[in-house]
Amino acid sequence: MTKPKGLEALETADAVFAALAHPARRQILLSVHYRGTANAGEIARRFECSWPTTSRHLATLVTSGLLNVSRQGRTRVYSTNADLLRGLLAQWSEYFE
Amino acid sequence: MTKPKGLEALETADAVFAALAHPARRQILLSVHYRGTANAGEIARRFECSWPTTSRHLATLVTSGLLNVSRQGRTRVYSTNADLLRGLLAQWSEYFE
DNA sequence: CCCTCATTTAGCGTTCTTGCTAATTAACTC
DNA sequence: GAGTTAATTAGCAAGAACGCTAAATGAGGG
Repeated sequence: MTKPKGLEALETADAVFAALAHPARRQILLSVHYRGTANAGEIARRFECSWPTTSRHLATLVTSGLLNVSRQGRTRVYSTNADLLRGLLAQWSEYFE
Repeated sequence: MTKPKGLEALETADAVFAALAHPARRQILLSVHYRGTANAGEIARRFECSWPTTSRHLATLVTSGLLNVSRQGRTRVYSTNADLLRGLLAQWSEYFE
């Protein structure tokens, strides 16, 4: 990690904005953040679309950096990377303040 | 406009997030905001992609509410609707504060 | 009017996204 | 190991997004 924080944010902004573009992913993100943590099954059951579809949304969110995931036995526990989102929101708030 | 401000924001969030998903549109948005106002030609010349492509990005931004447009003779003048974006950013900042 | 300049609309091919079902991997339990 | 549960990966069809070029619109100037 030799790059400055701001530059990194710019580079990841693309993935983050793309991840936020889908309503289901925003809902998942808010849901996980509200609950603190959640495993894939809890999330999948809560949403209308099929489990694999939810699974892909989760993968997109993880790739973007908005979600962290860790394996606990055969379940995977997701939590939000609130700092990343807060950073991006703060950056854009500055642009438009 | 009988709806409360918050509800409206939720309804338009979809279009706004979708509009922000494309890097060219984010760049256009920042560019217009930085300049204050800009007409389509100024914007199109500044970007690599073709004028019609830029024109469609502009239309997307206008539809989302992020850009305002007004005709001045044969040019169209764009400006940012900073309030809309600020409102959405503030809303999401609250969610993740 | 005709010409030009500013911009959009039409139309098309390519690529990306999203949804599904079916098959697969991985871990725990007996 | 056989079975069960958790979750992903594979593969495909439908639709949307994005880029382009060419054609159309619309306003202003001679």
